[in-house]
Amino acid sequence: MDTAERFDLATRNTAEVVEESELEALFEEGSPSAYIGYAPTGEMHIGHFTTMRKLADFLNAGMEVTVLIADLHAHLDDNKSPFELLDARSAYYRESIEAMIDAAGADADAIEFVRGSDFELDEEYTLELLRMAAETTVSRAQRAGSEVVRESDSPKLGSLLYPLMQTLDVGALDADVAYGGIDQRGIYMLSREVLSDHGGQAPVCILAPLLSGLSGGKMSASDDASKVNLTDDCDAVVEKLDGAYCPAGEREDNGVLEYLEYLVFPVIAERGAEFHVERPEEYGGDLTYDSYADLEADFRSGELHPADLKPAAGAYISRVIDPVRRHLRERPELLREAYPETYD
RNA sequence: CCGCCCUUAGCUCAGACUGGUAGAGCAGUCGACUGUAGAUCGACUUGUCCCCCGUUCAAAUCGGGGAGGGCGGACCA
Repeated sequence: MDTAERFDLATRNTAEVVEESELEALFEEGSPSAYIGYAPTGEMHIGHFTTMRKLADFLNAGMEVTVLIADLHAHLDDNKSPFELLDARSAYYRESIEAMIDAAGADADAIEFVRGSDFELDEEYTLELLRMAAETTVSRAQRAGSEVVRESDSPKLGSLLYPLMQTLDVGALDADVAYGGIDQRGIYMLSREVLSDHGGQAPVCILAPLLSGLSGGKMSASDDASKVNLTDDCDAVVEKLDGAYCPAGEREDNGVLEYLEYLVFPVIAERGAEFHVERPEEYGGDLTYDSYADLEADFRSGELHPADLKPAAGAYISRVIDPVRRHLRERPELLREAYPETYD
């Protein structure tokens, strides 16, 4: 595979790359390393799943991939995870992420897993954190984390340490590429600005689009109807899709289309399969698509109606998450221990 | 260490001065209308009024104590 192909693979289906020329240079030189961090807070959902698909692209492009389970960040962000639950939630996240990577068509064994508290308490790291804290203004740290850290009328100091630590993580993991959702942009721009003064080098940032929620607007972790959970059974998935915001012919804010584009089609393409839509004879009979572009074209023209698309989308999404769902059901203690209030 | 303010529905808050066991907006649920959803109408649901003790026939409301949160002052050899 030549450099251009590797570049295309690594950057397809992304929202932004900062800077493309730097990424090209990295591919010219050899095998760049990439990392993505997940703070083990609430239950994982389909939004997480869509970012996993990219890790398969990275591996196929000959990159080294590290997944960081950022346990301390989970606690630092407004106590989203209580300190006592960090072990259980880290275990649950790691298992779920491995299952998602496998389900997305990549090899989880090829990915290195690291837990934040394993290195973020090292003396060297801590000292650098304090030096950075001395140099960074409160407003700069707030701005960097504003899209990531939970808003509060009484923000804790931890919310300001959060972006600084994420910046040091890039250096500590020796990552050439920082991968994350576009909401991470503010933090990684801070990283590019200051990391070279703290023992690292500015990362190339590959930023994934944030998917719309099923109820219109942004997907909300706290709104159950706006997202598909990994543990939702097939009926629940179909029901959520049936209730989804999905104006005929419109792509804007259309979570149904986005799930198909960023999750379903990449995965079925990996398997060489097609997307089949059942449709009553009165509206023209069944349809089959082998690319998302064709499906979107039909949807925009009005040929493909939401009422026919939704049940098909629900069934395919359910099929994609099925291996993950089964894995979590075989190990019920993972969820029970990570979320004792919900699963006792 | 001292002082002041806040705590009522899932969320944002009103009600407290002048006691009669609670309201609005948003959210949510359900119908109608669209071959989906949304929008729009129509209907509906929701509460240890932070906790304890006291006064009273009666306390979200008054008095005392406590908890949690916020703000300010003081201290700065």
